[in-house]
Formats: sequence, C-alpha cells, structure tokens
Amino acid sequence: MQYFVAVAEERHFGRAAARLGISQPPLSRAIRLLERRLGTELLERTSRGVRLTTSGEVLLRESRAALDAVAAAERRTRRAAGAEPLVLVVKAGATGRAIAALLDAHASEPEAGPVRLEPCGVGEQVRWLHDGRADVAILHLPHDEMAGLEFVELSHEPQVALLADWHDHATRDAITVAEFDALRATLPEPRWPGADGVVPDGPGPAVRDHGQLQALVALGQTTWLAPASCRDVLRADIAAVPVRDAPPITTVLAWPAHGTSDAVAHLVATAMRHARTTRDAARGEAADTGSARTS
Amino acid sequence: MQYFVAVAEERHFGRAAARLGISQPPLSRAIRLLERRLGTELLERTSRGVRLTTSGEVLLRESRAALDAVAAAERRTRRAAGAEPLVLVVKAGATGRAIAALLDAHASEPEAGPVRLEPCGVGEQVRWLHDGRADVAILHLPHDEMAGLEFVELSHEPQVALLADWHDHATRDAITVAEFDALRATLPEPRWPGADGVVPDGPGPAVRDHGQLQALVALGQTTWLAPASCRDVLRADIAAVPVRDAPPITTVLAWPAHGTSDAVAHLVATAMRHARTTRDAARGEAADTGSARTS
DNA sequence: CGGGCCGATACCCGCCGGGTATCGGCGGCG
DNA sequence: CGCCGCCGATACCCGGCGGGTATCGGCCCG
Repeated sequence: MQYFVAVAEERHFGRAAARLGISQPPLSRAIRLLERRLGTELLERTSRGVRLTTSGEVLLRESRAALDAVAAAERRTRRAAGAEPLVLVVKAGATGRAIAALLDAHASEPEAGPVRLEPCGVGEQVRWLHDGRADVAILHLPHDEMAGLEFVELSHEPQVALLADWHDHATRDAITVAEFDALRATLPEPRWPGADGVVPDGPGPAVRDHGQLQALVALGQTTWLAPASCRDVLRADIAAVPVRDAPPITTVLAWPAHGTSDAVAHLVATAMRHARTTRDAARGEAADTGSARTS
Repeated sequence: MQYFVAVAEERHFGRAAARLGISQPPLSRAIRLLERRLGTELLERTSRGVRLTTSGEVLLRESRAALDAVAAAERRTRRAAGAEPLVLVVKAGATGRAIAALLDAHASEPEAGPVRLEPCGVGEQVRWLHDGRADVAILHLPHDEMAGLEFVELSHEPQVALLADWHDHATRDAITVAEFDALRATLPEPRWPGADGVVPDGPGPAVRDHGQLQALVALGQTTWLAPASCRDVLRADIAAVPVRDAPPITTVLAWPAHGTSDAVAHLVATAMRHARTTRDAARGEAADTGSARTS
C-alpha cells in the first residue's frame, strides 16, 4: 500500500522507487501483484507516466487512511512504552495565552501527567492526530477538518483583520466582511504550502509561516483574518481591526475518535472544567457548552 | 499486528495460533519481534497464559483501527473495481418504511447508482462502516457510537415502550421513564451478544435478534424501548406505548469521515433533500437541520 | 513429586521481496 | 522519416524472513 501511494502521488514509477529507496522493477512487480490480488487495474500506464483509474482513486484515499492508522499505532505504542508525555500539537505561532492558561490548569491537577507542546505547520495538526505524531490538538473551527475526531469547545471569539498600523482602516473600530474582501482584492493572494508541503506557483508572495505573513502585513502587502486572541502574538506594527459580520472562530481541543487513553481523557476533562469556569467568569452565564462532542 | 490482536484477544498463544491457522512457535517469534521493534514489553507472560501491559492495551486499540482501515481499503477498492452497488447497512429488523421512502427517492434520481441493502446484527453497523463492508449506514442516536463518522440527520422520533398487548400498561396513552424502569426491574435483563459475538452468561434469556426479542416481549418476559417508527415492523400481539420523558431517537445516515466517494455524496445529498421535504411536509416548518455534520 | 500445560528455543526449508541487466513501445526532435 | 531517449515490463538471481516440526524449561495442580 505504501508503494501504491508513492506511485499514485508521483505518477511515475521511477520517482516513486527513488522516494521509497528501492529500485524500479520490484516496484512495478509489487503494483502488478496488488492489481492481481484486488482483481482490477489501479493504474493506467502511458508512455509518459501513469494515471489513476477510478478504483485507483478509491485505493489511494483508503490507503492513506490505513497507512496513517498503522503509523499511529506504532507511534502511540512507542510513546506509551517510554512513559512519554502526551503530545499536544498547536499551529505554530498561534499559541495564545488561553492555551498557556489551560496547560497551567492541567498542570495543577493532582494526577495530571506531563504534556509536551509541539508546534506544526499551518493546518497540519489534523494530520498529526491521524498518524499518531500527536495525541491531542488545538484546532480552530470552521477552518480545520474535524472528520474522524472528537472535540470539546474551549472558546468562541470574533475575527479581526490584520492590517499595517499605518493603513487607512487601522484606526477604525470595526470593518465589515465586504470591506475586508474589497481590501484583499487589491492585494495579491499569498501562497501557502499545500498538503504536500510544496508552495504552488502564482503571482502572490510565498509564505511559509505566521512570521513571514506578519512581515507582509506590516509592509502593507497583504491582509489576513485571524481570531481576536492573536493580538497576544502580534508584532507592534500590526493593527487588529474587528470584522463585525465575520463568523466567529471556535477554538477546540480535539483528539482521535477511535479510542481514548486515560491521559487524554484526563486532559479533556480538565479542559472542559477550565473552559466552563473561564466562560462563567467572563460572562457570569450558565455554561451552555463544554460537553464533549463526537464528530 | 493481526497476530498481536489475536493473541491479545485470546490471551493465549496456542488458541491465537489456531485461530490464525498457523502453529504456535512462529507466532511467539512474531510477537517477540514486534516487541523488539517497538522497544517494549507488550505482553506479560504467565504460566497460565498471557496478560496485556499498558503499552499492549494501546497497541491493541490502535491495531484494531488500523486493521479495519486496511480491510476497508481492500473491500472498497474491490467494490469500486466491479462497479458494484453502494452498500447500505441497517440494523436487522429495523427497516421501517422511512428507509424505503428514502431509497425510493434515491432511485428516482436521474444519476443515482444502485444501492444494495444489507442487514446486520444489532449495533454492528459502525463496525461495517469502519472495516469497509458497508459504505453508508442507518444509525440511531444516541445509541450508536458516531466516532469517526460523518452523518446527516434524517428524522427525530419519540421512544415507545414495547409490551405484551395484554399488559396492564398496554392500553395507556403514555408512560414515564420511571414507570418503564420500574417495570423492567421486575423482569430479567435479556442477554445480547457482545462485540465479539458471544452471549455473556447471566440469568436473563439469551437474545440474538429482534425477532427473538419480540417473542419474549409478547410473552411478557421482557420489555424494551424503541423508536416510534418500529410500529411498522411489530407483531400484532405487541403494544407500543409512548414514553413521555424518554429522550428522542435521531435516525441518521452515516458514512466514514475520511473521504467520500461520489456515489456516497450523491446518496447523502438526496437524503438531505428528502429529509427536508418530508419534515416540511410533516410540520410546515422551515428545516432547521439537514446539513451534514462532521462528527 | 510427577505429569501436563504453556510459552520459548533450535533448526530447517521454501518463497517472497529485493537487486541488476535488458527489452518493448511511444514521443519528440533533428 | 528515422533515431534517440524516456518509461514501464520482463528475465533472472539471491538472501532473509515467515512458515513448519521437534524439543526444552518453568509453573501449577493433583
């Protein structure tokens, strides 16, 4: 399956073989064998490379999930063996003080195990959960794909637009989504790395992390929507202007759905209590969320 | 991993080997090798058998998920190859006319592919989705475990208590949960097969499907809660009495979260339209659900 | 104290998965 | 129009891994 995924992604036997560290003939044979076993053509061989058939598409999708599951099994068992800390993965550069408060709350629990905080690329957290590099993650709805995850809501916050502090709108109390879109339409779209880690071609500036993005914002070369709490980590020369009618961002603590270790359950329970108390403190309302949702 | 799961479940190398169709020594070696590779003790060997260590528990949980994913990859690819119909799995004996209506609606769509309806044991649907025996399932919240699935709500319905028609309560308009519990407390609990397909020991009658359950109910030997639409499939000598304060049952159409084929997407879209129109017809309200939820 | 159960070890074999060398077919370019 | 180069398939060889049988060592129980 690993072999098939490599060929399907590279669309080329030679490159796939190189990536796998084997030579091309055994790879060809392995794929042929797989096709025999499944009783179907997975690839359409052309003289310039390879194309996926319909069943090939299905197998690619399913294989990725399966390989992730196998990798997760190995990683999680290894961590359990070494009594290593839970791994909590967060978007690099998006670690507000709310997360610090949650970790403090957890650390002050009597039976809490240690937690290791791990940063990752933008949007990579879900992958980390699925392939076992992380046990639990901080995600932001509606941006992240919650498929196959359970989660508990930590907080809701409005979105702000990030602008250079000398920008016309920078001193306003709030703007609208329409104004934000109009503003962004005048600027080239920054290009983020895709799921494969490679930055697509295009006119805009290439951006790899939040630091580079902030540099562009400060130069007036782009603008961006972010949850309000990002003010904690903003450069001084960037203004954050509330966007009145943008949908709110929900920060959630998420973990893989297919079974939960005691350590994860404990952290989640703490997070639910913590979210409830901070929300009560902030508004004095009865908590209406804070229960785990299966997604 | 398959080997490890077998040993972990049997708690006995000899029986596990028999189940796997190999002899015991290679199995021992394979597990030892796995322990070396992961750098940890997975099993505690005693002279009477085998016990799981903490990391063993982790690996068992993760391995089950991984093996299901692999099996699913094979089955789904095979089905895609043969241009076979979508498999829709339902609880055996729980096929109300609502499902028939949904299938009719789908069949009358211009581009709808064929759908094969497959019955399964009680509570087995989720497993079928995870290991690829089914593409899509009818489930009932809050009974079924939605972890790792996406779903769309089809209908909500109150619960009814199933009683023999000669029972004292059988002619009442409604009863309460408290009354139902009191009633059930006087009767032995029927024993259902567990996840492993084996019926646990105990005092109550052993029950394997809804037919046997109905026979017991009609004899006054047990009682049961069910969604109201089960009246469609009830024997004539069983009364269904509404339970006023029981939580409503939500019927959902669910599918694996990690990626959706066109055929599944099409069925889901039809189901959403269908649910909305039937709900509108029933109540004349604006539809407040019907959007796919990622769980 | 002895027998039987259970997992581990020793040892052998066949085949699967890897390697190199080479072929066949198709596109593109001179 | 024909040749060259790229790409996947085939042929053939080898080593190691995964399977088998025979047997051992330790523990519980009678």
